[in-house]
Amino acid sequence: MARFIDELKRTHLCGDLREAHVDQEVVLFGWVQSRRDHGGCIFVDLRDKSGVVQVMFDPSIGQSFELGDASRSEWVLGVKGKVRDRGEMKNPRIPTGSIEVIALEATVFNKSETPPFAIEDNTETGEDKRLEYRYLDLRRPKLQKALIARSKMMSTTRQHFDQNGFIEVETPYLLKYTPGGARNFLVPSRHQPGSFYALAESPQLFKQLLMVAGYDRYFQIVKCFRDEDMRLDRQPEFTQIDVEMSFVNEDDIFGMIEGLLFKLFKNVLGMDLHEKYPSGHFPRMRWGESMRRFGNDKPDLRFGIEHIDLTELVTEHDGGGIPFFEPIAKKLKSGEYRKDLPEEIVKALVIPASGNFTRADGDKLEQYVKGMGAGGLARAKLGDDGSWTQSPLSKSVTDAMRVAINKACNAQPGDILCFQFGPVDKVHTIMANLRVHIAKKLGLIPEYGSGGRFELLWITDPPLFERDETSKRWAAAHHPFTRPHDACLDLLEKDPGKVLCHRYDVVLNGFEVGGGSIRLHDPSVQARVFKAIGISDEEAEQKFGFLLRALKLGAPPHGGIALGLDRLAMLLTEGEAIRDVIAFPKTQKGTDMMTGAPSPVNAEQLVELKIATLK
RNA sequence: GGGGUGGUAGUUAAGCUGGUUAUAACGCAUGCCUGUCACGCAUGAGGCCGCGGGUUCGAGUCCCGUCCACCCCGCCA
Repeated sequence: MARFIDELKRTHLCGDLREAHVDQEVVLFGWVQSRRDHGGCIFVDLRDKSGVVQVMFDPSIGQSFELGDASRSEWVLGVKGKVRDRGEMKNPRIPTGSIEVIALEATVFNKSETPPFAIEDNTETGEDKRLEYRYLDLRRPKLQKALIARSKMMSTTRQHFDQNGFIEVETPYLLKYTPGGARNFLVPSRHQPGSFYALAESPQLFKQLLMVAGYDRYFQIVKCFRDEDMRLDRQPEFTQIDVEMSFVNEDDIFGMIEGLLFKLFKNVLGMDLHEKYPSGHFPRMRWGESMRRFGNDKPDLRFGIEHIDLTELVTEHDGGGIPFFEPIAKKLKSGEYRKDLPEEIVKALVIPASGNFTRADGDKLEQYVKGMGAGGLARAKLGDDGSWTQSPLSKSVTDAMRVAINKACNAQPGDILCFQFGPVDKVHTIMANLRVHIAKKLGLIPEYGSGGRFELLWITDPPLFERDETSKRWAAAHHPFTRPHDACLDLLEKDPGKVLCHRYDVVLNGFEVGGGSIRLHDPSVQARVFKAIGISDEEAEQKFGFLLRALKLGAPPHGGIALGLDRLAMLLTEGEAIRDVIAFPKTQKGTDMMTGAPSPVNAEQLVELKIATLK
C-alpha cells in the first residue's frame, strides 16, 4: 500500500488553488517547474495541466525538506501540504500567486534526467528538437491549451450534430483505389499479393452512399490521408468534420455549418459571433469576384490592398506604350484571347504611401515574387503630379495610359503600384500571395494568428471545370459529382469553361477551413458531365461504377461539406502551424522525429507481401 | 521536381576579409544563502562547428556535394 495514490488521493489541481483554500490540507501531484534554494527554505513551483502553484519546503515544518532539497526540474512529485496566504509576498503575475502550499509530506514518484529544453511557453528551442521530444513539448501549457481546445471543438461538434438529428457513421479507411484527386497512400494486401488498398483521402463516396441508404443526415469526425507535399496548414493525415445531408440546398447546409461555427467560437473562445454577424449568417462572395479582387478563392478580409484588373484598360490603350502589356492587348483586340475568359491578364495592386516602402523593400518584394516563378515585379511610385518615378515603365508609358491606371487604382502621391501580367493562374497566385505578404510587412495583419479579428465568409459558384494545361482538356475542378447550375446546363457542351456549379468553401482569415458541394444525382446530367471531361461510359463504370449504380437506385438530392478540424483549431488557438494542434505531427517530409517513422521493414515482411523494392 | 532561410556546448545564439586556446546567455554540477518567484553570489564541467570531399602552410569561416528542419511554387480540399 503506497502512502500516496493509494491512501492520499489528489484533492486539487495545482492551478486551481486560491485564497479560498487557505488553511485547507491538500494533496497535489505534478511536475517540478522550477526550484529556488535559499539554503534554509526551498521553493518549488509544481505544475500540472491546470497551472503552477508554489510549494514551500521549510526545514522546521513536516518531514519532506530533504526531498524538496534533492528535487530537480521535471521530477514527478506528490505533495501533501497546507495552503496558506502569502501575506506581503504575493506574486500577482500568476493566478495562484496569493497563496502557497507548505509541504508537510511528499514523495518522489519519479526523478527526471535534465530535460533537453525547458518546459515553458516562450521557448526558443527549435521545432525539430521539440518534435523529437514531443511528450515534453506537449507538457507546455500552450500546447496543452491547444489540445484541450481541440477536444472542446470535437465535443461541441458532436453535440451540435446530435441535437440536429445527425448520425455519426464510421466509414472505412482501407478503400479501393479510385483515380483523381489527391495522391493516395497505398497499403499492400497480404491475401491478394500485388493488390493494394488506398488509404481514404476523404469519406466522399461513402457519405453519398449513406444518403442513398436513407440516413438523411450524416456526420463524422474522421481522419483523412493524402500523400501530397506538406505546408504550414497541411499534414499527411488530418481530421475532417465530414457532413452530408439529403433534401437540402446550399442555404440549408450553410445554416447548419454557421450554427456549428457560432457554437465553436462561443465554446472555445467565449466569443459571440452574433456581434459581428447579427443575421447569424456569414457574408457570401462569388468565386469570380474573389478571384478578381483577391486572386484566390480564400481571401483574407482583414485588410484591403485589393487587386485591380487592368486587362481591359490596357487593351483599350493598346498596351499604353508599355512593352510588356502590348502583346496581351494585341491578342485580346484581335480576338485571339476571349474577353470574358482571357488566357493572360494584367493586374496591379497599390502599396499605400503610408507604408514608407523603400526601393530596397521593393527589391525584396521582387525577390519574393521571383520565388513563385514571376519574371519580375514592375512597379512605379507616384509623384505629386501623378507621374511615375523609380520605374522602368515611366519612360515608355503613354500619359493617357498612366492617368487611366492611376485612376483605376485610385492611387495617391507616394503610393507604389505593383504590376503582374501573363497567364491568369500565375498572375493570380503571385498577386494573391504578394497581397498577404505586403499586408504583413505593413503590419495590417500579424505574421501569424488572428490579431484578434476573425473574418468569415462563403465563397460560392465556382466554375465546374478547369483547364488542364498538360492534356489541353477540361477537368473537374473539384470532383465530377458536383451539380452544375441549372442555368448553365446548356453550356456543358457549348462552353464548358463557363459552367458554374453548386460548390462552396468557408474561409476564415485567408484559410480555407471547409468546402463542399451539392451533389449531382441526375444520371442524365452526370453523363453529360463525364462527356465534357472526356470520360467514357466504360471508364466511368470502371472507376465509379458502384456510385453510379447507387445513384440510379433511388438517390435523394443531397449535398455536404467537410471542415478542416486541424486548420480551424489552429486558427482558434492562434497556432503558428497546423502542427501546433496535432498531438503527434509529422515533418514536412512526412517523418515522425520522435519514432523515426517511416522506416524500412525486414525482408520477411516484404516476402510475405510479395513486394520487392527498387533501388 | 523547383526556389528561399537555417544547422556552432544540453538549449538559444555571436564568431567580420581564412590565423594561434571557438565566445556569451540560459541550463547543468558543486558550495554558500530562510521569502524567492527570470532568486542571488562563487567555482566548475560541457564542442565530430550537420555530414563527406576539395582549395590552402592553415577552414567554424572559401568552393563542391550531401543530409536534416522550416517557408513558398508545383502538387493538394
